[in-house]
Amino acid sequence: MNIYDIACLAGVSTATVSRVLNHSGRVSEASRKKVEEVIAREGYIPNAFAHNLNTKKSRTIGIICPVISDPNHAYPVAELSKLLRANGFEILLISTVSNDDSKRPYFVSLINRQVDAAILIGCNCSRQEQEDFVYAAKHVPVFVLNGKVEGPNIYCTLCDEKSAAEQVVKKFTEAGYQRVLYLYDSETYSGEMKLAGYKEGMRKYSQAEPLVVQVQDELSSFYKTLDTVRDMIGQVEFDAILTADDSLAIGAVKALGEAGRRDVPAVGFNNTILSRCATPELSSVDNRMKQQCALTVQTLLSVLQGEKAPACVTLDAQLIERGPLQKQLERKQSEKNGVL
Amino acid sequence: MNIYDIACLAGVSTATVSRVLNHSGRVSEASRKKVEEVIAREGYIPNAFAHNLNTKKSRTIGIICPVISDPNHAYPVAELSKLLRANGFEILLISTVSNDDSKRPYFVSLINRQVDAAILIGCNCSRQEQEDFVYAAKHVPVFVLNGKVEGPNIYCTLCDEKSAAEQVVKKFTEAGYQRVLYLYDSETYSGEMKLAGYKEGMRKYSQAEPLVVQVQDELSSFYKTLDTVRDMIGQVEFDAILTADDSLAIGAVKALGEAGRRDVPAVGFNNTILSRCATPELSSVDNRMKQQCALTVQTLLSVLQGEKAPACVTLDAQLIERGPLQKQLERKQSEKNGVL
DNA sequence: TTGAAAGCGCTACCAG
DNA sequence: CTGGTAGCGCTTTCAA
Repeated sequence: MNIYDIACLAGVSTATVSRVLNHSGRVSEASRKKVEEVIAREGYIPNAFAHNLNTKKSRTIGIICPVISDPNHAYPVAELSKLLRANGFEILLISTVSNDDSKRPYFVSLINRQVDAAILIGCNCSRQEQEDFVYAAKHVPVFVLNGKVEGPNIYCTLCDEKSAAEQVVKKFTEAGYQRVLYLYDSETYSGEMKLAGYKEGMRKYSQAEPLVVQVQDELSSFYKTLDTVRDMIGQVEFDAILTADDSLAIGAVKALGEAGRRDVPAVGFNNTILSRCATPELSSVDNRMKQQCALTVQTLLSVLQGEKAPACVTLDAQLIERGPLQKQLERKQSEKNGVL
Repeated sequence: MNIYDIACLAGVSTATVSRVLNHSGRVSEASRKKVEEVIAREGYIPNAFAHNLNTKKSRTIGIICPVISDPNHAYPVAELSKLLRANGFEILLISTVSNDDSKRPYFVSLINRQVDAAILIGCNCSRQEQEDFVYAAKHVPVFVLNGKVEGPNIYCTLCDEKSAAEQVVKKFTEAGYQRVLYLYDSETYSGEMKLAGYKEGMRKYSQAEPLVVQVQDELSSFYKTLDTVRDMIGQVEFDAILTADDSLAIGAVKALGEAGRRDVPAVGFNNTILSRCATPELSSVDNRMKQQCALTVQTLLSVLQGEKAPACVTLDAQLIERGPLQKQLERKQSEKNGVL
């Protein structure tokens, strides 16, 4: 069943059917009624390929997302999906296997499929990645969520996680915690920013040296962190913990709990559901993913309409305080004052 | 840059370029080399639409998934994505807003986009849904993951969650727990099976009446469960909990913990990362999603190759015991024996 | 082994 | 307001 059949059955030309289908051009009420009736009766569904081949638009957005089973990635995909679909776009999803395989073949797939734009959930900072983005941007506008890449036709939305990390360290040190341990897993742009913020914070506010440990696991860094922190307790001195992601913080808090070290405050990142599920609840830095998604889609729509758009927008992050954090800080504070 | 340009630059016809591109037909080594060189040099990427328009195949699979931000849904999407991509398929993802909106428009989108097959992550049991599936299956083979719908060109893979739920109830009652509370949120096929299994288990093994509460929340049922169970403690008598999903169980365990009711065992479903993150760790029924995905893809490949495939495959579920469950059961058991 | 040419289903321009 | 028709970029006969 194609447009010829419909035209035939409705007693009009394919041009008229096309006009009805696309609400383009003027069609008499009579013709429209007739055509619509035939379409409904026959259950005709037009072929998007043929349409796209003509219009050179696919109304499809490619999303490249590292391992979508990670809730940190699934959330923005859900959000983007909702927003894009509301604007008439479909989504071609590429869930990459790891965070650092070359993006080139993924971009090629998307270009081959004629997506109108590509959105990336995060990015790493490699030279290779940068090149791949620039390459892709020659074919199609590229939007980066929670990551930064510079180049023509590349647009970024991110969150000032660097300052946020720095502020958490400041908060810790002001209460009297000096040896803040930083745990992270993957080496994304966002990850680098947090790490930089942590280091900056330590440099500015702490008398101790930065103490950084990378925990990485095929499965989920949660397990690895649990083991790592278990091993560290008693071996390495630290009195507060900041992690690049909630799942790490939860592993750490679990290990601390086992060892009876409830005095050690921990702050995670991304404010995921995990931080609420944990016992005790976890404080976490919210990277405002929802707003990032909204901004990205807004920018995307502008760009597709040929309007100018800012190459980079940065939002503020926000520390969400939960569980024992406040009490821990107060206690430490009063200890410190008592000692003085 | 299209196939004509390449043909021109390589000094051959478009037919030859096409043959090289698709590794179809015989091409002389010389022509092939020449064409490949030009393609590489020019960075030519063929237009999939034009290709698909001819072949009537898109090598694209549509996945309809209720709210992909839910880790229970994101996981199979990640898994399917990996497997399908390895077989040369791209993924058109539709993340629906809720679990029970009509699938019809989503199917239409997919058919319009000419997907080679549609995969659904779960399904509900409504009459409407059934009809939508049958409708879609007239255009394209439909595969249901963790759900069951019958009809021509519809293939299901699922897990015997009903028996699993029944077995958990049996386990509880054998240890001496009679008043098993069942908590669930969404009304999916899978959900109905678990509920049926729970009821069957209560009927067979318990002297108490079934005690079922539905907790449903826009956001995450975790919060709602937390509140619900908080309210129930002291009001309603129950001595063990089974929930349709880990997140519910975690909410329940949290509420129990607050009330000092550490004697009440809880078992969740789906064996998600949440069950490990919880403190204490949670026992959970594994629905073997990974295997379900593998089976689905296998079936899909068979069907696309025109082979016969079973309309429904069912796997066994498996209870993963963690945390205090074993101890709780033993204690109860010995209490019971003591009383006798 | 190769190329000419007829489509695939739809759009959009142009003439009426 | 309508219809004829030339493409969109690629595949696939069919002859050479």
